[in-house]
Amino acid sequence: MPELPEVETIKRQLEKHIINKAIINVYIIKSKVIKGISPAEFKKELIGKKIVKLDRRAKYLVFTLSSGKILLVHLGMSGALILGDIGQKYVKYIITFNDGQKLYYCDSRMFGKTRIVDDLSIIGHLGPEPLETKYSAKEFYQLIHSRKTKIKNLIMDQKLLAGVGNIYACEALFDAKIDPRKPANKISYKKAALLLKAIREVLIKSIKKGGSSVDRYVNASGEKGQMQLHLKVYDREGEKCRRCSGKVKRIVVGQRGTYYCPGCQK
DNA sequence: CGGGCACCCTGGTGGC
DNA sequence: TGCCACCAGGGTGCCC
Repeated sequence: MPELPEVETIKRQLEKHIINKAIINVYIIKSKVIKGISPAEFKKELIGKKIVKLDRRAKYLVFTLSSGKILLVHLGMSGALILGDIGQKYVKYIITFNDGQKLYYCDSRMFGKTRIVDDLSIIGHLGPEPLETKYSAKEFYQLIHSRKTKIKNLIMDQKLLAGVGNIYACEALFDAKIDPRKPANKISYKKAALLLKAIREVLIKSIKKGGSSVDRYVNASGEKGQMQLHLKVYDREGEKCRRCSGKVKRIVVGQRGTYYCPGCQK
């Protein structure tokens, strides 16, 4: 499931290949993934336009078009954007560029959403980017110290911190040795600073490894990431803790499968 | 504010 | 082997 590192990986790859290329065709197979606009309108907004800029905001891809409008894509849990025809399954729409490249949007579960928007107000509720260096431990502590909710729910709340999903929340909490169920207001400043550092480090490491392919995530070339090989708790139920002699346990926190080590996360 | 839950959706899986 | 109920899961919205 694409989280910040996976979306960042796709962004960096696409950026190299589609900037300033004109869109010459859009073929829609399943318009359900395109929200708030008819298939005909969607085509009209894209054909003849160039993608002048590509950004990532949280788990969103933000394609700025030469018209000034924005193609906004959220991959949901099974969405993929793949360049080139490599026999993809679950294709929902295809964008063709003037140099012959084709960009395939694939999504088996169709939780992803594609929109054309005038501005970013639709994602204006998102919290700060965890990798934004201006974002300080002090601000992070201020955010969490008065909240009673479980720390894992908090760091996955996109309104409070943008881009962290289930995998990296579990991993960062393991690295910071914090029980995912711990009430946020019971975490000291020191621990909070440690947690923010852990979040940043795990996100950066994952970007370096090209993201985690625990489900069926693939990058813009249709290839898997490598980060799943380095995960310490996620999807390792019953396996040995890589830090203590304990065993990784799976519990449910906030209706989400949560992996942690009871031996060393307190 | 916080917790719980339903919904969106479908491939994969576990149980019978 | 075959069928089917059920689950996963990011985001959003609603209710208490």
